[in-house]
Amino acid sequence: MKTCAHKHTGKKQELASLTGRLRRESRKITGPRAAILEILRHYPHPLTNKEIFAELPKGSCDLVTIYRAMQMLEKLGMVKRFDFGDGTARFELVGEGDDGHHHHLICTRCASVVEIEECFPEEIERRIAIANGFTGVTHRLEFFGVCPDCRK
Amino acid sequence: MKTCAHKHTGKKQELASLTGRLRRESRKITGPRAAILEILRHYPHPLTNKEIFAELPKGSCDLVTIYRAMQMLEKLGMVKRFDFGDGTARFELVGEGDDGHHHHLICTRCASVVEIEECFPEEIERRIAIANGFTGVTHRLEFFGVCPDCRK
DNA sequence: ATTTAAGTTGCAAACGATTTGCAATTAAAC
DNA sequence: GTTTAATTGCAAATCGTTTGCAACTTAAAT
Ligand SMILES: [Mn+2]
Ligand SMILES: [Mn+2]
Ligand SMILES: [Zn+2]
Ligand SMILES: [Zn+2]
Repeated sequence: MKTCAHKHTGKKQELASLTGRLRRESRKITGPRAAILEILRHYPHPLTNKEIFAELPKGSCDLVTIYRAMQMLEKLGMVKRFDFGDGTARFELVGEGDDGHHHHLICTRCASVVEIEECFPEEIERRIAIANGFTGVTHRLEFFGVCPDCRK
Repeated sequence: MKTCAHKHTGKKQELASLTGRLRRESRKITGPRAAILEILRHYPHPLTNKEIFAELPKGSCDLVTIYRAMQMLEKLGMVKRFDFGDGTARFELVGEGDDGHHHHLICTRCASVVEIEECFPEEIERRIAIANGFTGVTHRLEFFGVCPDCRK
């Protein structure tokens, strides 16, 4: 039933492996970038740019630099962008070779996030693609509900 | 396999039925509102506020009025808001009694939209909810791919 | 038909997230 | 150390959306 190849049980990526990926793309390892990667490495859930900014030692880098870093990391496939529908992008580090495709369950009261292993069933997606003549079909999917804590 | 109660085969709603719903909520039937509903009534797909604005006889109503109208219609459950991940809200008229829950297949090249009958399987969603102690779980789901026309 | 009170509108301004221009700075290669 | 391309910070611009407010309607009450 698990159709996502994504593993949430994987260990944190080494910082060296991350900087290596950058170097290979002739991107510079700067203070701000190392700091950003360090934050992402330690968080299991998608973070907004503002959240990353808040975690960073204050004054260590501008918010705009984070926006630019995330754009670049996304283009290199090192982070995956998620959209929880609140108008703010969230980013999660992606392992080498992984495309990062997976989903979340979000509490509509406290915004807590649970990583979900399940994915939309492949056969159904395939059927939808064929029925409409579409190719390269994928999906964006997030779950919403009330978490145990908020269910007072 | 169809778990969505939503029917895309339903006929257009009568304008009278729509204005009736407004009246019941002590909302006024104004020129701009009638015009907006008239547009929505004739479109089978989600429309952005700007698209509605463009369809409207120019000068007949301000863009802000459309924003306010959609907020109000959403609150009354008369339209459903959709998010295609491009940072712009889209709205679709919802039938009486229907909650409007359904999904779309969107072409990433030309942005054409196909209404989808399939929904995320209930048993799996139920399992996700239970496994994490969440209640009232629902989902947001959209499909993306390349349509037949764009597959040059 | 006139009055009235609540609901609505347009316009300008405010917003929040994200992007862009540009000159000053810096990492990495020579 | 010099050179060069990449990066940064800061200010300003964009874009979708919301808000304040005074003028204006709709629909109900006289
Ligand atoms: Mn995740
Ligand atoms: Mn639809
Ligand atoms: Zn999936
Ligand atoms: Zn569904």
